[in-house]
Order: sequence, then C-alpha cells, then structure tokens
Amino acid sequence: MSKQELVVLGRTDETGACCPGLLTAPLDEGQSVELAKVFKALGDPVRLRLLSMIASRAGGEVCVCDLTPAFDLSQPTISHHLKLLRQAGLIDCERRGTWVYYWLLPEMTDRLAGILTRPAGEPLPVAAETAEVTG
Amino acid sequence: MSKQELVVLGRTDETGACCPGLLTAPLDEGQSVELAKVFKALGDPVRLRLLSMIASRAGGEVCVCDLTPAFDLSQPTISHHLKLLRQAGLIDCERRGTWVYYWLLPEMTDRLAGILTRPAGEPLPVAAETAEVTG
DNA sequence: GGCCTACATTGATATTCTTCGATGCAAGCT
DNA sequence: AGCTTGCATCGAAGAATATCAATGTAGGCC
Repeated sequence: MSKQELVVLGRTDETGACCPGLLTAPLDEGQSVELAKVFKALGDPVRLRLLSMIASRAGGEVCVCDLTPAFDLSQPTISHHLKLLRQAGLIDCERRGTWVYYWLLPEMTDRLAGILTRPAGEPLPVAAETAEVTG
Repeated sequence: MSKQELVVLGRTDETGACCPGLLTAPLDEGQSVELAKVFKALGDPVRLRLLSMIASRAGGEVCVCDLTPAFDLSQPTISHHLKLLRQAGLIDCERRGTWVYYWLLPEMTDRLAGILTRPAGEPLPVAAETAEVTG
C-alpha cells in the first residue's frame, strides 16, 4: 500500500543543502517534469487542506475517517486526493485493522522548501533601471 | 501591465517568521484556495523551467525573446504561461522599448518556502506504532 | 504614413482533472 | 457463513487546462 511514491529531484542528500534549487540555475526538462508533479499535487485547495490536517496532527498521523467528514465531498473524492498526495511522495499510509492512517513525509516538504529558498544575500533586483540589455 | 498579481496568504510580515504555515495548523478554506493558486502555477514543467530561467538570471531579469526559443512551444503558449506565473504573484514584467522583461518576485517564493518549512525540532513521527487513536 | 518586429489576446481543440455513484475488497462482529 | 463498516477502485460527466493558428497591439525604423 505504500509503494507508489515518486522518487524525485535527483539524489537524497544527507547534508540538507540539497539540489541546485529552482532559483539558482535553470531546471532541465527532466527535473522540471518531476518537480511539477509534486507542485501539481499541492495545487488543489482540498489537497492542501488534507495535507495541513495530516501534517499538523499531534501524534503525526490521521485516520481517514477523521478527514473525510471535514469536507463537503464524497468519500471516493477524498480517497482520490489522498492517493495523489501519496503518489507525489508527500504522505504515506498504513492500514491498521479497519482503519487507514496517513502521515506526512517531511523529507518531501523539506526538499520543496529548500528548492524555493534563495541562497541568502542575493542582490535583490528591486527594479530594472540600471541593468544592461544583453541582446 | 503589472497589476494583476494575487495578494495571497494574509499579511506580509517583516520578521520573515510569517504565517502559521501549512504544516503546523489546518488551513482554512479561504487560505487553501489562495495558496493552491500559487502551487498550481508551479505545477507545470514549462512554468517551472520559465521561473527557474528567470530567477537564476544574472541581472535579475530576462527578455521574453530569450525565453521563447528555449522551448518547443509556440510563442503564444509561452506568453500564456508567463501570464499565469505573473497572476500567481511569482514574477512581474515591464515593457522596455520593443522588448518585455520579466523578473522574479522573491517575496512569493520566500513565503512558499516558509509555509513548507517545519518549525524545527519536530518529534518526527517516523512510524505510527505507539500513537493513540483519538477517535 | 507604411512596414516590420516583439509580444499579448482570441477562439478552437484535445487532453487532463475533479467529482460523483456504483462497486469491490478487507477486516471485525454475530 | 453472513452482515456491517471503512476505504479503494472503476467508469462516466462536466469543468478546467495546454496548446495552437490567427489576429491584435505597441514600438522602432524607413
């Protein structure tokens, strides 16, 4: 049940410094395709709420039975959204008896945060008054 | 030309500590809708590459004429993607003579990074063996 | 003015996504 | 075994998205 996450964004660096980052160098086509899948998973209000409900839960996990009634959506729809989040590598789940529990995979959110973080102390373009046209 | 970005995610806090964050408390419906628009803009390989090309450019800005030929897509399609990135508040642009230049709005990527960052030193759920069922 | 280049907008089409009801499957209970 | 609950999967319908060719617009140049 926990076998279909994506392996995304090249290596899993232990330093936390991680990959080039979205903002420092142009992404190649393959990287952009993989990264886009994760952001696309976050690009829906229902999935964002699901993720935040899962991530913020004390104890680190939530039963689906606690998630479904929080929305004005059918049970299959919630199940579908959870599947997409799981396929994006953002969450994982386990069946325990009758119930299924979901939890956050913080490695992925950490990686996204890193990718969106500027390498600190950037010139900050502000406006484009003095810049020279390269063409 | 620079008037249709979203104003997203509540206040613009100067401390950088920023809003509650996706991972610490459940998002309400309004927040999730606004946030989803930004992530949706990032949920496409072409737009991710465009954003990375813009963000990583020395000088802080890029001419559209340098972006378009980097893709196997028509000029209107690139223009469309740039518009979506701009509407998401991720980039802005300015016409200068014949050409139009785009640049990153780092406030938005900073905010996303903050939203995806855990409040440091979290218990890290690891597995779900000892957790009690709250229901 | 007239023409050309750079980019945006429009309108159409193919694909993808969200959502639902119906159904399937796993586990507990009687 | 049969029944019930919790959740996933299937198949279909409607909405949203990506893409293109055609067209519009703004600015430079003759």
